[in-house]
Amino acid sequence: MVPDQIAPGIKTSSGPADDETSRLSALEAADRLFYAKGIQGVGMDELRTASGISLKRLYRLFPSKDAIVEQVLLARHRKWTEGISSAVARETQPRERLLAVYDFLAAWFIQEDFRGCAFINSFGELGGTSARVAEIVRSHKEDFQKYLSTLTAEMGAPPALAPQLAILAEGAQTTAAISGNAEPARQARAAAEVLIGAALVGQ
Amino acid sequence: MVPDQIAPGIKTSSGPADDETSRLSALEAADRLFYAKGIQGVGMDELRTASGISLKRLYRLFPSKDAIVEQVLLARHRKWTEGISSAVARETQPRERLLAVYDFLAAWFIQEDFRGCAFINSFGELGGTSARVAEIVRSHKEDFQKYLSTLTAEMGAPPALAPQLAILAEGAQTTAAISGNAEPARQARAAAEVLIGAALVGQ
DNA sequence: GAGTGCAGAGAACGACCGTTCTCTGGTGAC
DNA sequence: GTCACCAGAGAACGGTCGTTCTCTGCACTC
Repeated sequence: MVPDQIAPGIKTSSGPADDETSRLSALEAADRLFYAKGIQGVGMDELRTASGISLKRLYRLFPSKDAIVEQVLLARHRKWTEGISSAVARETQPRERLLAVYDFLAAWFIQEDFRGCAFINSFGELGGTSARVAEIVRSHKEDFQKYLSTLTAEMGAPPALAPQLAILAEGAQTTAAISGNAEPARQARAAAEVLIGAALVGQ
Repeated sequence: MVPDQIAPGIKTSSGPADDETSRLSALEAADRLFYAKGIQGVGMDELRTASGISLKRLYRLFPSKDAIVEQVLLARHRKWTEGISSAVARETQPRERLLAVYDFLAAWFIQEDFRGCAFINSFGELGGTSARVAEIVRSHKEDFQKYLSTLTAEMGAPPALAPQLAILAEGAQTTAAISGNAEPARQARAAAEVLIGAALVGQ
């Protein structure tokens, strides 16, 4: 428990938003705007209006727009990881746990604001000019590959299966985004079932 | 044969570059720069320097940067279509013709300047703000899906196979771009072989 | 109540964007 | 040679970007 006692000049929780709350509001608004319009398509002024946080405060909370971009991507990575893990955790059979990934995608694709994978989008926009963005995206995708590897290993499938399943997931995301259709999630799942079946033959 | 005769004021082919030549040079330079640095990452001034074509001339050849972007994407679409078709045409067996798509990807991925699919990248950058870009990208991907459908139909495979193979190709492109590794082409090909085999069972 | 400090609003700043305009130099016609 | 024209170079323009600064008003201290 954090004591309610405060030092002079420090706002209580009933006063104006504290820094942590503002940070989260700013990142949430930035994430929504960046995802919808691209990173370069959103100015700091628009972020100020959308978040209700003054420019002065934004620049006290973050040193630059680049830093906001970085934090938004890192937060998205955590959210993605949690979403996938909890969808997988609902299943007990190794095969069903793996397929839960595609059901998670299906649920995501039908959301109204779905516009593909934010990491792929950011890489397309800034991967060629921002080493930091490229690195975050690469690391995010590497993480996903490793996660799928643990899931395939649980099943006793050969290691070659995981990258194939990852490629299906990536392809489903871009195809669904561009076509505006959620069907690729089901198509990828059906393909994954075939690949899993083939990988487990003779076991 | 076009007669060598010229009207007054029209340059011969031995003089300064004619409009068609300049158009092609401009589009080539724009394509290279846009692909490497993103569309918004390249200014008209940089395009002028890279192409050696004055701003005045660029704006006589194209009404706006948006028009250049559009023409670059349409030219890339033609080049992609030709590249895929000619790779496929080198094979005679329906199955090999289909797999040639992934060999084409493999050859592309190892090129030094490879940075993923320009259409996926453009969609990530501008799909949310430019209806025209979104439409061109969607139409490009739709074309690819249809092409795969004709190839799977040649083989007598059920229609559900084509979207799965397309998803593999899309996933391979993004995965290879982000990881900086050409391996996804081979992984996608191996997965495609399994899916094709499964689709043809009992035929 | 007077003074102090800090927060927000938004103007200002330099840099760059896409686009247009001006200037200049060279080339062709006669 | 003289003149008209046109292309290129790059300055200029209005707008927007990320970032900083100024001003104002309020809340707190003593």
